[in-house]
Amino acid sequence: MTTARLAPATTASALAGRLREAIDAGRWRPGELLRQEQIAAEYGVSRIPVREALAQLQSEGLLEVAHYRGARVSRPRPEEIDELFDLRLMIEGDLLARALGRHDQRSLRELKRLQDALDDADDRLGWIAGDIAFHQALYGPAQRPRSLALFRQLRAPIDRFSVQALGPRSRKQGWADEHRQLIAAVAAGDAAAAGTILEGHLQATRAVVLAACAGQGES
Amino acid sequence: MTTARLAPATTASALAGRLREAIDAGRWRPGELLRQEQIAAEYGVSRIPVREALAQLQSEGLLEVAHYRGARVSRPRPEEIDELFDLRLMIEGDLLARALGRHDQRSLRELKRLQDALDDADDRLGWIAGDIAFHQALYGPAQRPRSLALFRQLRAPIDRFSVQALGPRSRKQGWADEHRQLIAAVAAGDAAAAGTILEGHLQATRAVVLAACAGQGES
DNA sequence: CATAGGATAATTGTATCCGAAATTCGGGCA
DNA sequence: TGCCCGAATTTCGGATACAATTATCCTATG
Repeated sequence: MTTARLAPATTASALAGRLREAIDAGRWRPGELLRQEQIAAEYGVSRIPVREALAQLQSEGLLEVAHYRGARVSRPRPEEIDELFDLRLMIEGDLLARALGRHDQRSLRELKRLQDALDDADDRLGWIAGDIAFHQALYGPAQRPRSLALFRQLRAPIDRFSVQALGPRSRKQGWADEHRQLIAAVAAGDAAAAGTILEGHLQATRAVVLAACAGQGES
Repeated sequence: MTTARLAPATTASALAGRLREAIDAGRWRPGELLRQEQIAAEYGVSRIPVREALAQLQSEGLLEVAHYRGARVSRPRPEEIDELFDLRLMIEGDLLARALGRHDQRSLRELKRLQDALDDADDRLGWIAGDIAFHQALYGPAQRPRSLALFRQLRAPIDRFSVQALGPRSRKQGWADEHRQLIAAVAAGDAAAAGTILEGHLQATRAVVLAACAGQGES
């Protein structure tokens, strides 16, 4: 029950989703140009929906588009990554605190179910999607639509690097442990513990992402 | 030195700016449909840039767009307005704190200049633009591009209501006083005072905007 | 008389085509 | 040999034309 695809989604929005996955998967290196014509041919559509999808991804911060000069995958500087995590700490901390008293048996079961699904996720992209779903369910009871949208927005430019951290010597288990600790703290209604765990969770992720970002090379 | 219009701006982005102003000015009532054809004719362009501008404004939260069903001015519920102000308090507070030690003679002079210009602003839209410029200059030294972008994004859905508060019995003077107090606190390097003044500034604005939003009527 | 059904009109989404800007490549010149 | 300048090519932004979807209104029927 992520976002119930009731609307069949227009070509442009569907394409935006496919492109987001492709970027997360490393289909284009940061700085590499995304040719409208090429994408249009690849997905069998015209350039119009391609342009709209690119504009969407630009507004999400995944692409940098220059006038008449094409779109390229953004290469966030480490300071920007740092800033994004600072913002996430603020906003997600607030969301978690507000959600805490509003969780019930049902929402807690849902959290456990999502985490179990996350353990079974085999491909990296599926894991990212599942992680987003988990955190959305965690923050959902706060009833803060704008903050939740911001949470998604702040993750978008980051997830591309998180994917790389899901390799062989994965942090997957560590993240899973922290998720379960979060569930326990929420179930116990322990705000302080939940906040501390979330902060540790995000700080650990920050380190991993910064490393992946730095290892990305220059050119 | 707001955002130096070096790029001549594409038709779509220029149109997005015009439409944003038009929405702030109340050209469309909340809930009212924005017809692509009509806008295209009105501004003498085709529907393509209109669509891109509408998508942009949607991503800014000013419009709600449904597939094949048109775009309409969003009518934020009071709880959402409240949420937006809570987020602004967090983010702008953080920005101000980080900017505090980095202001110098030049940036302070610039702030005074911007505030003087604000006093002379006669039309309401110009005042909003000037207020945004002032706060951008206030937060600029923090060197936090993402947070600054968020600041703009969080204001966008709100400013439409602030404009209404600039009427006859205006809060303009109160805002100007608070701005000058902010400058003084920043010049003195008094973080606590600056934070307090900013919070009061935003809380006062919140009350005004909530009133304007409520007075908007239902249908 | 109210309501369900369908034809028609209005509006959005997408494809194709054209002009504009930029990159690239080749030639002239110091 | 190296640099600068200009034309051809590539690619992008916008306009026009067509297809898909939704809204409206009229009619027929209970």
